[in-house]
Amino acid sequence: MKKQAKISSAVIKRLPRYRRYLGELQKKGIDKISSNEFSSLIGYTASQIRQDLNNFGGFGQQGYGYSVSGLYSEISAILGLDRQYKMVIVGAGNLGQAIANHTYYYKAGFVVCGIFEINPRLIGIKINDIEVMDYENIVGYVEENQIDIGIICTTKDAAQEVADKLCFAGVRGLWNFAPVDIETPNHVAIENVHISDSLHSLAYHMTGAYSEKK
Amino acid sequence: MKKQAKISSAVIKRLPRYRRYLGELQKKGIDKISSNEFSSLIGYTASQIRQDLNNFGGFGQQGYGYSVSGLYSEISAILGLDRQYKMVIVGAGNLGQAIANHTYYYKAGFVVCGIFEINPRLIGIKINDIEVMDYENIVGYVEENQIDIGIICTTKDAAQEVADKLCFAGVRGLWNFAPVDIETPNHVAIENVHISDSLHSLAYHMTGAYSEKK
DNA sequence: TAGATTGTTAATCGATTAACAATC
DNA sequence: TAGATTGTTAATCGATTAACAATC
Repeated sequence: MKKQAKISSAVIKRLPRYRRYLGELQKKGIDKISSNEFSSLIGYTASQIRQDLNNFGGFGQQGYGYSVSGLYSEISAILGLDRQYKMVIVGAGNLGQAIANHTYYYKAGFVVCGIFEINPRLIGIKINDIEVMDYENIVGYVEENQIDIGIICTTKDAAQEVADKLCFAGVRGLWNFAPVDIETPNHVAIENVHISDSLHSLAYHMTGAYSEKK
Repeated sequence: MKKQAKISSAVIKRLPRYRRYLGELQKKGIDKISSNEFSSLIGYTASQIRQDLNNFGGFGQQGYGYSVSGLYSEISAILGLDRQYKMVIVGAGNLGQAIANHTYYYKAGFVVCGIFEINPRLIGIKINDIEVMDYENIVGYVEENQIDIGIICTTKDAAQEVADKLCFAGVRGLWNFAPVDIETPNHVAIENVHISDSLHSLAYHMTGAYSEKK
């Protein structure tokens, strides 16, 4: 990694996509790609690809291109996917359960250590071998187990309060699925997902398509 | 709605957020807001708010501001949320089940009519009163019931094939949760969600925060 | 009417694309 | 070496912000 100026968030949002495509190429046994070939595959211009990557360093080789596996690991490292993250889920409803069951995350270095609930009927059960614990005890648990990330799967009314508690307990990032914009202190990263916003965009584009056709 | 030039996707992506905040204001019984007040609430500049809204028409009143409920319904109409959408889910795994259980969508005009699966152990069960049917029969079902949207909750390997079948059967939009970029014909809208991309962005920002602190 | 606030045009800023020299 | 392709600077394009005239 070179300097470390301020990388624009547009660039950051493209990185996981680069990585995804590189992962596929790697699986296919392709070990070299030029920015031009990559462009026609991923749909960004070759210029943008080179520009994006050069924010972090010169990963290519003139006259040759980029090493697929090399670039894959560079981007993984940039994103911080070369380490493990310990996570807790708050809210054992459908969404919390779905995430707990999503074992992909485990492979990728994101380990769900526990799930917290207020509903006593759910406390004590296991979901995908992960224990559902009493929300009352969350602060102590996060502190003792050095949890990195809190995943918020509560109602929107509870979300900010849960976030505050998690920040207080020492998480370094929050992944929020409640339909509100959570605020965190500066040292805690936050990603607000807003799944239904994307459904609304979809509806917009369907309407557009519809009214165009008349 | 005024002209209908080409609205940039940056604007479209802000609309659901405007709507969300307006919904909250409405619940609080606030019936009037100026672009300045709205700005400090939602975090966009007042100028941007006015600029965005004027892509679609003059919804405000000079010297007064915007009617909260008026703007809420205008934006809902622009997004196409003033009608009903019939949806099917493909894939009755954790994610498919979570979405089927998410009754919020029903209230908002998005009705899940059926779930389709290939796993015979799941076919025939009900999830939140919605029948899990054999994937074999999906084309006929979509045609007969005039399904608008297909929700793809399959593995990434099956996703494009499922998408093609849904497009063939006549859906007008696809909401894809599989970690690939699905392609559709021009008349079918597509929204690729890529939940784990957002987890990767989170990891990036946590790493940044970490290395800054040293 | 005077004050407030929109709608809209103009200025700025940032991000994308094009071009090309460096170099493998 | 010649050809290919990167890294990087310069040009363009689009999106955001500022300013202000229109008007409720």
